This record gives sequence, C-alpha cells and structure tokens, in this order.
Amino acid sequence: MSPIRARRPKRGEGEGHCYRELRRALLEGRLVPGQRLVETELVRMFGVGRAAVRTALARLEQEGVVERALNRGARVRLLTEEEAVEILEARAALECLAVRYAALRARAEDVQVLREILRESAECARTGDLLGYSERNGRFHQELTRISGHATVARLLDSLRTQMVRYQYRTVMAPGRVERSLQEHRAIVTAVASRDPDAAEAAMRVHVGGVLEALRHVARRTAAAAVP
Amino acid sequence: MSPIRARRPKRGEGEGHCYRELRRALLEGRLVPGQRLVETELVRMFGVGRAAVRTALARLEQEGVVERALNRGARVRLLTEEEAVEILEARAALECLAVRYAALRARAEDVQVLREILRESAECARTGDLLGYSERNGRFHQELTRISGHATVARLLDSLRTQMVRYQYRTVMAPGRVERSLQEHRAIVTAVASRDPDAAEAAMRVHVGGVLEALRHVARRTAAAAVP
DNA sequence: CGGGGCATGATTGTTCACAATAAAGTTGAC
DNA sequence: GTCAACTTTATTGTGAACAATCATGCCCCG
Repeated sequence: MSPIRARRPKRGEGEGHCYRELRRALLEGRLVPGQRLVETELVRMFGVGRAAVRTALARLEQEGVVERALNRGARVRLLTEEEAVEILEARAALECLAVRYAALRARAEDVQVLREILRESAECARTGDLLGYSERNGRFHQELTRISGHATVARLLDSLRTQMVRYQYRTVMAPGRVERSLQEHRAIVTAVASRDPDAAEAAMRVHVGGVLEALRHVARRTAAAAVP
Repeated sequence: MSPIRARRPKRGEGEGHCYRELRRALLEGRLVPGQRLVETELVRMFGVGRAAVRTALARLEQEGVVERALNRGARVRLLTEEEAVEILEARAALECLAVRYAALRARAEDVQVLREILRESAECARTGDLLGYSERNGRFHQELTRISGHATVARLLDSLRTQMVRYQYRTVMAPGRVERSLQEHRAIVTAVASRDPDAAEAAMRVHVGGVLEALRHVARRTAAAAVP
C-alpha cells in the first residue's frame, strides 16, 4: 500500500515499532475499519519480520482494535453502535476518575497547558474548523489524563480512545455540538484550576453525558440514512 | 516445572491455549509475581511452539499481567502498593457502571444465582473459611458483570481482576472485613433484585470503598512489618 | 443456464536453525 | 583478596522454509 517505509528498525524494536506504527496509522485514519491486515504486506510496509508483525497484531487484538479469525487473518475491528456506546460509557466512568485526580494534582503549568488548548479550540470553533477542533478535543482529554498521574486509568483510556477513533470526529459534527463541547471543557478547566475534585468530576460527567447524547444522535441519523 | 501437560493442542489453538493456561496458572497462584517465564520452559509445559508462547506473552503484557524486558524475557509483573490502589480505583469506577446495568437487566434467575452465592459466602464466613470466601467473592463480582451484559466493561474488569490476583485474598484477611463485605454484598443484591440502578451503584460504591480501605490497611501493616 | 466438486493460489500457523544479547562464571594481574 | 577483562552459557530476537487451511476460479454435469 505505502511502499515508503521508515528505516529498518534495529534488533529488539521490531515488534514495538510495528505496534506503534500500526496504531498511528489507525489513529490517523489511514486504516479503515473492516480493512484486512495481511501479514506480508505489513512486513513490506514496516520492514520488520513476520514474527514481529504477528505479535504486534496479537497485542492490538488484546487491545480490542483488531480482530483475528483463525486461518483468516486480522482486520481492523468494526464497531457496532452498541459497542461504541459501551466504550464511551466505560470512558466516561474512567475519565471522571481521571479528572478527579487531575484536579488534585494539577500544577500551575498544567493549567496553563489546558488553557492554551482551550484557546486553540475556541479559534477552531470560531473559524468552523471541525477537524482541528476534533484534534484539540483529543489533546485536551489526553492532557487531562496525563495530569492525573494515574497510570492505570491512563492506559485504559488510551486503549478505549484508540478504539473510538472512527466515531471521535463524527460526534462533534452534530449541529451546535462544538459550542456546547467548548463550554463544557471550560467548566472542567475551571474546576481543575481551583483544585476542586468534586466540581471537576461533575463537570466531566456533564461533558461525557453530552458526548454520549451526540453519539446517539449521530447513530440515529446514520441508521435513518441507511434505511431510506 | 510441571511436566504434566494437557494434550497437544491442534493447529490454530496453540496461542490461545497457552494464553488461557498461563492466565489460569496465574489466577490459581501457581505463578508468583516476579517469577521468570522462560519461553522454552513454557513450550515444554504446554506443548506448543515457541511462537505461540511468544504471542501469548505479548498479549499478557498488553493486559498488564506480565512485563517483558528487551532480551531479558518475561516475568510475572509485581505490583507496587500504589499500582494496586490504582487498579482497585479503576475497578471501582467500572464495577459501579456494571452493577447499574446489572440492576437494569437482571432476570429472576440471575438474582437466584446471586442469592445462592450469597448463601455460600455466608457459610464460608460462618466457618471461617477465608479462602472459600475469597473465591465466592470473586464469583460474585464476575456474575454481576455477566448479568450486566456490558461486554466492554466485562473485558476491562476481567483484565483488572487478573492483575489484582495477589492482593485479592489478602484484603479479606483484615479483621472483621468478611462480615462487612458480606453485608455490603447483600445490599448490592437487594438493590439489583429491586431493579434500582441508583441504589445498586450506591451500594457498590460503599463496597469498593470498603475494599480500598481494607487494602490500604493491609498495605500499611505489610509496610510496618517490613520495617521492624 | 445453474450448481456442486475439484484444482489452484493466497495466506496463515508452525517449526527449526541461527545470530545477538545479557547474565554468570573464570581467569589473571595487582 | 579483589577487581577487571574475558569466556562461557543461557535465553531471546529474527529469518527462512514448510504445512495446513481458506478463498477463488474453473470445469463438468445436470
């Protein structure tokens, strides 16, 4: 597919390299759900051995991003609407926990970073740059989990966010969703800045509730379009 | 180590077989944290190829049960007290979500199963069978997630519970913990039986709060014992 | 014209051998 | 006796070949 490949990775970093590259390709949308992942192709793409590709795929399967059928290879997992809702619900529960820790542990510079992302988000919202907003949205949540310092929740959230990649930017498409999302983000930052874990969790709960509603709305619209 | 091995698995089930067996050995305490997992030994133990062992280890690493260092192989991951607390917190958040769904979706027979586990737990508590109680405790939570019908949360909880295996039965050792745990379980079943998600979540929150406190207590005692 | 069986190709699961690396053990000098 | 450099050994990472399985296309028969 893409004959351009990075330099041949050294011994020992083959599997990790393949894993990270596959993950990035997924996040950047270069791999669409349902797409087959043929091992020999990945070998050519990443310049690693088949064993490395194989274990990387096993890891991605464990993570829930890829599904493998016996003797039939791996493909990018396709989420049903129910699964997307489930993942978002799990994310919600964990993001609430994370933001609580973030409020407890945020340093002044962390709040500065959040405010900067907020500023960029507002700019994107003003100019109608939905893709840019979606990217800032991702960065916002990622930054919050980083600030939380909660390694376990961070790991779980990272995995869940990767799985949601296909729906991520579709949820902000709902009319008026961007403005509400931005407001909700502001509320979260305010709570974190004042080191109030309860308020932070409450604000996050409102936010993820809004995202869930948006997702359900998008899903309904998609379903309606599919049955004319 | 254990030369007794199950029948040679057929083609295609090597990796899965190895993964499940390793996982079971971990849960049954036959593998202790810090223990090295030499690939050739596992090959002999499970009668599968080294490639299968390799990918199984990769999956277990992704799951957080095993850690691997470059060129130095895999070993059962050893949890610090902080990590144990983190995992328990993540579990708490997800168990609350799961029990909410369980309350919404429980059928009459599901409640019967829970009541039966409760009965057995009470018997164990009465006779002072801590190990038996710990096992019923595990079954109780597992059953709740099954009833929830929430596949995503079930998967995450399963993974987190596996990681906690070393601390699981130590938390119930705290004096008086068994009785409180049993009462809390009863409250959860009552809420689920009356299909009240809010009450179920609240009861679960109390329960996991108690477990967390017990863990912190045990950890403190262990730390005190380590520094005489 | 349609469908079942059969060859064919593509792709995966597995095995083996080999190179690379880190840990342990050994030797030797000071 | 101790420490450093070297050797040995155990174990992992990797590559290539082989076998098993699935998908595809074809042919022959009805």
